[in-house]
Amino acid sequence: MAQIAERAGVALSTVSYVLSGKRSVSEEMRKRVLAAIEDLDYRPHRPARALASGASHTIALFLPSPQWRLVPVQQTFVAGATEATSAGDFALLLSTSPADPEEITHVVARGRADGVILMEMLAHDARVERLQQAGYPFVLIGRTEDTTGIDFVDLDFGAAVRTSLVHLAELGHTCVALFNFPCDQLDAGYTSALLARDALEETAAELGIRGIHLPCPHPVDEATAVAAELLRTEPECTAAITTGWQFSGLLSALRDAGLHVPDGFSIVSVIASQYAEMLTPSLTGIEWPAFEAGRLAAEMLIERLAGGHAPPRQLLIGGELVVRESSGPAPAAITR
Amino acid sequence: MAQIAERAGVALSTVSYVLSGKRSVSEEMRKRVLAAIEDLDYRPHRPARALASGASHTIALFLPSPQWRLVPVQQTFVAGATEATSAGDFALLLSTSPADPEEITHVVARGRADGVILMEMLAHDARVERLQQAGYPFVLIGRTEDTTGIDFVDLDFGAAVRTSLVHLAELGHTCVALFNFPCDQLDAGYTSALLARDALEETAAELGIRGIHLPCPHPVDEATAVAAELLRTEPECTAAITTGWQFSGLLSALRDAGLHVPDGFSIVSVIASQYAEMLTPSLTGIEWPAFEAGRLAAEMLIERLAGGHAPPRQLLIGGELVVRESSGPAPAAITR
DNA sequence: CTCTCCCTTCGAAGCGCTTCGCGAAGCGCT
DNA sequence: AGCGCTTCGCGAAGCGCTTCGAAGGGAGAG
Repeated sequence: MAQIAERAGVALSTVSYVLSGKRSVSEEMRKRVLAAIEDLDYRPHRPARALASGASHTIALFLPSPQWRLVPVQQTFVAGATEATSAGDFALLLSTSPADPEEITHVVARGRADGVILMEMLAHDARVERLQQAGYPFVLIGRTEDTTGIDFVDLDFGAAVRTSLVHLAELGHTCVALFNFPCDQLDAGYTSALLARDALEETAAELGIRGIHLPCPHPVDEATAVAAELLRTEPECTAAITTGWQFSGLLSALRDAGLHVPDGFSIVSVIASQYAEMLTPSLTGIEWPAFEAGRLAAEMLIERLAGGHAPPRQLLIGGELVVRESSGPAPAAITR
Repeated sequence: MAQIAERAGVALSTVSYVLSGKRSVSEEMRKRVLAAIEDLDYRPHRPARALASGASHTIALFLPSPQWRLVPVQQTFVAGATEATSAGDFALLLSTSPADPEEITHVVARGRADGVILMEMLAHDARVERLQQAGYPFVLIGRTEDTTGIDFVDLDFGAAVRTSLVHLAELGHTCVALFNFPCDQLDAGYTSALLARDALEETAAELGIRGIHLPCPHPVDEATAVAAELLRTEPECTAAITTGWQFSGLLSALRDAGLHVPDGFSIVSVIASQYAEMLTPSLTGIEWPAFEAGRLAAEMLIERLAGGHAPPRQLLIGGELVVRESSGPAPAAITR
C-alpha cells in the first residue's frame, strides 16, 4: 500500500480512502491511485484489514457433526451459503461442530469470523445461548423453540408432514405411520423431529384418521425391523411417511411381506431429492429449495453484520409435494 | 495480551513465547502466564497473528462450480477436508471456483489462506499453472496430466474401469459400453473422464472384448436416448459401465426395451455410494473412501505448509468393487 | 477584501501479535 | 576473581491497514 501511495504521489491514507470510499477523494487522485493499483497488481492484505478495522469479513458455518453423514439437503445448504458468501465478497469458514458448544464462540472471539451460521438445531440449543450471551451475530438454518429475536431460515417440516398426510388421506388411507428421525435426534430435541411428530398428531386428529409415530428406526439398519413389526401388528396401516433413508428399510420389509407399492402400501418421503425419481418405484415426496435456504441464511447474516439491529428475519420455507409412483389409493380390502 | 502480561507481571514478548513455544521460558513464568490466560479467558486474535507472522493458518478449498451439483463423492471430499483441517487447528475457507483462474491465487495473495486445495482437475489446468507461477502451496484432489512435483490425492478411476470391465468379462460379456462423464467435461479435459476412456480401450483390447465409448449423455436427461440408441444399434452389447446418474436413464431405456437387469443386461457403476443398495435392483459398483481422500488432501497441505519442500506426495486411492444385483452372467442368447 | 466553511488531503496513532537484539544473570572454568 | 558461555526476560520495531484530527486551499458570504 505504501508503494501504491508513493507511485501515485499521495498519502497512504488517501489510498485507503479510495479503496474503502469512506471519505470523498477527488477524481484526479482517485484515478492516479487506481492506476497505480492496476500497475502494481496490488491486493489488499485481509488480515491487516481485519486487525485494523476489527472485522474479518468472514462468516463461519458449522457442520452438524464430525462424522458428517450429511443428507443431501444439508450439503445443499452449504453449497448455497458458499455461493452467497462469495457473491457478497465475504469468506466462508467451514468447521466441524465442536463437542463443547462454548467453542462455537471462539471463532468470533479470535477474530476469525464476524458471525456464525448454525444448522441442525435443537429446540433448546446450548450453542444459541452461548452466542446470545457473547452478543455475536448468528443465523440459524433450522430453529429453536423460542425464536424471539433470532434470525433463522427453516424448512417447514410441520407443513410438509401435514401436506403428506392430507395427500394420503385424500387417497383413502385411514392409518398412516410416520418414520420420524432417529431416536437419538428426537431425544436430543432436534426441532424438525419434534415438529414432524406434532404435525402428525394434530393433522391426524383433524382429519379423523390414525397416525402412528415411530421414532426409533436408525437409517436403514433398524428400519427394516421396525417396519416389519409395524406391518405385523398394525394391519390397518396402509401408508407411511418417512423422513430419510428409512424408506429403504421399509421397502425391504414390504417386499418380505409380499406387499406391492403403491397397490398394497403407499410411501411419501418428506425429504425427497434427485434420487427420488431414480428409485423403483419412484418416490412421492416433498422437494425443498435447499440451495436457496443456504443462500438466504448467508445473505441474512451478511446483512445483519452490515445493518446493526434491524428486526429479526425469520423465514419459513415451504416444500413442494411431488406425486410419483410410491403413493396411490388405499387398498380396497386389507389382505393382511 | 497486554493485560495478560501485566497480570502475570511479565513482558508482552514473554507471553508470546509461552504461547508459541519458540523460545524457552522458565517454568515459573510459564505458570504465571498460563494462569493469567486462564483467569482472563484470553483468546489470541488470529488476524493479528496472521499479520505479524505472515501466515493465516488457513487453507482454502475451491468447489468445482458455482452451481454446485456436487456428486456425493465430492461432498464427502469436503467433509473429510473439513475434519482434517479442524483437527490440525487450521481453518478451512470454502469458495466457489471463480471464472478467472487467476483469482484462485488471490486468496493466498491477500493473506486469507496459506495454501489451496483444488478439485475436479483437468489434464491441463490453468489453475495449477497460476499457483505454480505464484509459488503458492497447493494439493489437488484429482490430478493433471503432468504431475511432476505436484502433491495430489486421486481416486484411481482408470483402475476402477479396468476392474469393472474384468468383472463383466468374467461374467461372459463380450461387448461393454462405457457411459463416460458428460461431453462438456470430456471436452474440457476432465482427467478422470480421459483416464476412464483410456482404461476402457486398453483393457478391452487386453481382454479381447469390445468396448464402446459413449461420452455424450448428460446426467439422466440425454442418457435415456443414448441408451435406447445403443440398445437398438448394438444388439451384442450386454453390459454397461456408468460413471454417474446416467444409469437412471439407462434403466429407463432398458425397461422400455423390455430388458431385465441383470438377466438381459448388466450394469456396473464406477461411483457407487449409499444409494447403490437402495435401488431396485441394487447396483454393482465401485465404492471409494472419499472421506479419507479429502482428509488426506488437507493433511498433505498442512504438512507441506509446515514442512517446506519435502518430496511431493502423490496418492492414488483404489476403490472396492461391491457386487450387488445389477450385474450377472451374460445372457446365453441375445434376444434383440 | 476579509472571514467562514467545506472539501481534500495528509500525518500519525493505533489494531494485537511476532520476533529480533540486547542485557542480566547464572554456570563451569581457569 | 575473572572469563566466556548459555539461558531467559525485556523492550521495541514492525506486519499492512484504518481512522481520527488537523492543515491547506478555494469558494461563497458579508
